Amino acid sequence: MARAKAEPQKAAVTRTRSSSGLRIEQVAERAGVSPITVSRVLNKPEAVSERTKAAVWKAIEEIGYVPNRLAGGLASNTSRTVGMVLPYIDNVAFSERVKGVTDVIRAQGYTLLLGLSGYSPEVELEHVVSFLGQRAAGLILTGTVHAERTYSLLARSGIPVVEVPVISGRLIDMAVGYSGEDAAYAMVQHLARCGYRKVGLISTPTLNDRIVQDRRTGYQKATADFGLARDPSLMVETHVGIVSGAKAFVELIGRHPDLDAVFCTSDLLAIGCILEAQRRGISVPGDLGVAGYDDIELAQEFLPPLTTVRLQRYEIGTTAAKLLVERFQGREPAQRVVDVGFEIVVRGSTRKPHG
Amino acid sequence: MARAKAEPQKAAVTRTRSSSGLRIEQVAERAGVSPITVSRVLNKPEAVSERTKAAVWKAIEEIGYVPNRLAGGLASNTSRTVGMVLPYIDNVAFSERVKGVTDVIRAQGYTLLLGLSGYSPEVELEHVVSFLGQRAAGLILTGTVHAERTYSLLARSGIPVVEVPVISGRLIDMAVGYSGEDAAYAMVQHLARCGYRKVGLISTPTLNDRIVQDRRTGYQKATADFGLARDPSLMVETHVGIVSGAKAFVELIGRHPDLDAVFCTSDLLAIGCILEAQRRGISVPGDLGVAGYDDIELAQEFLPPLTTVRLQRYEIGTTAAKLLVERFQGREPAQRVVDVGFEIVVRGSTRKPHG
DNA sequence: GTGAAAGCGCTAACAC
DNA sequence: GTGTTAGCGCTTTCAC
Repeated sequence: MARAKAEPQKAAVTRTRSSSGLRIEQVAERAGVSPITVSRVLNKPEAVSERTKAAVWKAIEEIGYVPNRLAGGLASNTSRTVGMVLPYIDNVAFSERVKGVTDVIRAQGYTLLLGLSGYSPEVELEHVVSFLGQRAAGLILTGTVHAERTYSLLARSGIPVVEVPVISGRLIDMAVGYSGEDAAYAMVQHLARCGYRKVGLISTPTLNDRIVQDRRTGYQKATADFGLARDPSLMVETHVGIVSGAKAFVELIGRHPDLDAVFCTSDLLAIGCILEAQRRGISVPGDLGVAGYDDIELAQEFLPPLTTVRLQRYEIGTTAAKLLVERFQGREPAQRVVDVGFEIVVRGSTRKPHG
Repeated sequence: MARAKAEPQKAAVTRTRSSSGLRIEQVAERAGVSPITVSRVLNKPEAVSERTKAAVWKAIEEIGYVPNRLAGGLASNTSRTVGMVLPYIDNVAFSERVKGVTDVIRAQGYTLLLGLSGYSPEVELEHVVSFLGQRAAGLILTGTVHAERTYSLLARSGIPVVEVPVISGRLIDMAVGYSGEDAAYAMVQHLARCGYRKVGLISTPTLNDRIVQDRRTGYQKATADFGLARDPSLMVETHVGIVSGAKAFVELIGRHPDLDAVFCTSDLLAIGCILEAQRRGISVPGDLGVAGYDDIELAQEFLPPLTTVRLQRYEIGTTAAKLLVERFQGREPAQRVVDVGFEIVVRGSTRKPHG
């Protein structure tokens, strides 16, 4: 033979390392196309003809191909995941937010990486490092209290970040929520209108929880503006829960026997107060007005039904996720800070307002 | 020059593609070691000398290196993630399980991939495919109702899987939980001992929820064994919630005016029943016994306090995660199926048992 | 205890 | 609309 063409050495591509599945190459072979075409069918279907797409999908299903997202992510330097850090999860405010986020991102083919921080900025940072290492496409963080390194890392990475539900303070990138200060202010204003003069505040711990700090600020401003009693000992911090609420109420009423209303930054705390008041023969709302926060289902069913602050729990999640998705698609959202508002829900645990 | 050594072409390793960070190579250079040594410091620290380890850590911190988990995962064909599918999240049984899982896996450097299925085996399958594509190191699934392809995919992949909280039926690999049948049986037995003869069952939907199906079976067996009224119309299905519980009770008492007890497969349903009974002037536990399931915090604080089934919600999560971790470390757990049990908690919503 | 070479399976970039 | 080439950044394997 005169012309021995130097064939590129396609030699022995023996798979020496363990692999756990089919590769895009097998699909390509079966469909009679190149690997990149299979990749396009999976990631940019609009760039492929209908005929080819059909053939590739047929091959995918026949051999049961599952794409290796790690390889794809390495090549493209991003992954179809969204990282979310929550302080806790055992609370409807958080769990409905998760539901909102997953509902939106799942529809776009993204999955959720979830980390719990217990309000520790250091633990949050660990999760952020882990999410960045996994090349999450976007992040949803809680509150606006973060470690300095969290700020620098996120600034350097350039990935979209949404903070919830606080929309004030030093924001990283985008935010969805409402003003905790305005909400608390509005509720205390309502209590003032009902004629209550000495209003206690039972809140969850303010450490590293900006939204609760804001509520406290709103409470303080309102007590000043409406001429209510002002005294640091009217404010108590405790962990969330019915029993904690009852205990905090005992403490408060011990310190201030003439207390005539309590504003709690959680419905469960408020229900604890009411139960304790009832045990002591204090009538609600006559002798004592009680207001909660969250509007959980029990609030409306409880006797007396609870006056409370209603939040857009689910919408905070969906809106945050939608902001991220817009960025993933290369669009700039209409607004980087979305205020979903709140609502004062007046029920039977507070007296009728004057006039 | 006589001997021109052919130097390996270390030529122009220009980085043409966008990369978002520092690579292991930079750390290696700075620490004066090879990249593989840095990798060992991160993944097998026991195989590296203290001196080298210290130098490498110093370099890592100085330049702020964040490992690319996608690259590591591709090379090793696994990732430090655990995938978990839950039907819902707005429920303490689920949220405390999540807490248990994350507490254990975070300590081992793993992060959680979370998917919600709404009890749809098809949606669960989508999450499983996604988790496998991301080379999750292990999976935690809810219930034992899965799509056929879920079984085949998991069998092929060979990754450790834990099912919770059902420990009966066709198990994939490992399981942690308790017998829903025994729990329901025990509670109905208690109601029988209290002298109730016509016990209704209000449960959440049984479709694709094996644990609720088991509770129903336990109820049916117990009504038979203890000579209680047996009638399919004594069983009602509804979604979880206080309002749903009240509505279901209205339906039940309409059909059976002589009903003298209700067993609800959720405390919130039970509280809805009691509230509705109170509105109708039916005394609990005198005229009507009510039993719940879950032992949420409200159960003990409610008036009357609720007789209920206490579960190991948090422990189910930690135990499942521990089983996975053992497998990750190449060990075989002492038992593949762990029964964490349950407890009947007798309180004031049921009469005193005879004798 | 440490290093060199060779991929893991996919997609960006560019060509046609 | 489709294909070719060259990596993405790490870890495996094997050598010393």
